[in-house]
Amino acid sequence: MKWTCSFIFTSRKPPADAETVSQKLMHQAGMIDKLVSGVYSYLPHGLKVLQKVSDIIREEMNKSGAIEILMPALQPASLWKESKRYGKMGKDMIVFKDRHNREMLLGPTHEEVVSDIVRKYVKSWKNLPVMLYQIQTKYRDEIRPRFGIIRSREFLMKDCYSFDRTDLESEQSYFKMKQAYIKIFERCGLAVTIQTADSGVIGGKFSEEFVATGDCAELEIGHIFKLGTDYSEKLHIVYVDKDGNEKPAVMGCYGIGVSRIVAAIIEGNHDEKGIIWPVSVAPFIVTIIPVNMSDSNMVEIANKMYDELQSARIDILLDDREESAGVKFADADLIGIPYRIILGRKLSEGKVEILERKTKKSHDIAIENVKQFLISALKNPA
RNA sequence: CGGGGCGUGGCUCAGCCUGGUUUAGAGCGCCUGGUUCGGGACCAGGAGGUCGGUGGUUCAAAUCCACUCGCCCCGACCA
Repeated sequence: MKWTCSFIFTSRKPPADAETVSQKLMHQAGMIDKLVSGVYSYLPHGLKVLQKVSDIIREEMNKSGAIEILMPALQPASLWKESKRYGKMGKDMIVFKDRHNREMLLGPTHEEVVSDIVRKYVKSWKNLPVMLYQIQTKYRDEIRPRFGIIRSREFLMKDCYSFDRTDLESEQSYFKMKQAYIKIFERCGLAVTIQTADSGVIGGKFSEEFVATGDCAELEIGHIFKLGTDYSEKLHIVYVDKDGNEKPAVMGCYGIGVSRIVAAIIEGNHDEKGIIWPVSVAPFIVTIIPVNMSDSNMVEIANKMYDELQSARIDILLDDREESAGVKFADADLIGIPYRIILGRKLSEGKVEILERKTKKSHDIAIENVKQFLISALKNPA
């Protein structure tokens, strides 16, 4: 991406109404835009981070045997009455009537819907176990949205549901998910602690939450539950076992706040200049900064290097704006791009400077070796 | 929902207490021209707000009063 063709707007100052680091930096870096309290748009490179996090989650979910589906945000209230959870969510649930005067709601979670799907199709012990997941937008009319994206009223969540035949099998599913979660957070560069938690409205027998260890007190970024047969009994999710008897499926559910992960990563990876993205989720891996856009030779080399790295599938941002070097450096720091290639004073010697955002280590590299340097650096990122 | 704070050009804010030289300011950003070109450059010129909204008090309201809308922070709840 070339900056002049992009839609990136940074600002020097954080918005006056932001308190939390991630909230300030996401605004300043131009990743998100607030529409109303607790509701945000993702701007291009904010979306890219969200997508990279989603991809990591998707990969690890698939590896653990979960199968991706996509369920609707719009749900009938009747299903929630059936599961006896209709009143439990209280005002967090956005309920309204459609034109036929039927009570509808915007899904704050999907146990009911996924259960409805499973009970329709799963009939035999041969169909189990199964784990279904989705990455989808949730709606919760939070009492108090806060900390920007960390607690919002509309947010992206990965939710997975396991259906097993026995408690032992369910334990195994739970364990698989727990391992997948550990892997996901590790790949996102997040340090987490796992603690047993109150199951709250979701209910069930046992739950553990994954809490990011950052500056911000919030997050909780993941929560896994052993649900037992509670939902199965209320919603009649049953299968016929080998012995010919109908039995309730044993359920588990596993959530990750995808948008919240993005904020948590920033909370744990930043300095006074801005965000320090781990390579795994950075909106761009490399930025090329020609310090003087009126130097046509420099611009030409920058463009060639951009093409070369682009074709090597390195996610790159060429800062081709007519701005001073200082502005470009400050923006690169703010946005948090892991590697910065500076075309400047050493260009006459055929060299460029490559600076690592995280370690602040600088390397003078011959132009022809840039691609190789980056490829090997990315294999083993700092 | 309870408690606290705040709404003035795109952004950050001053002015409000002690209404009237304010034709409403500053910095940043933006536009034009020029000079710069390795850490948010400089010079010159320019565009842009009726002060969240409504009602009231007054000869006079951004400034006082009432109501209202919105935003942020603390608390109870959640990924």
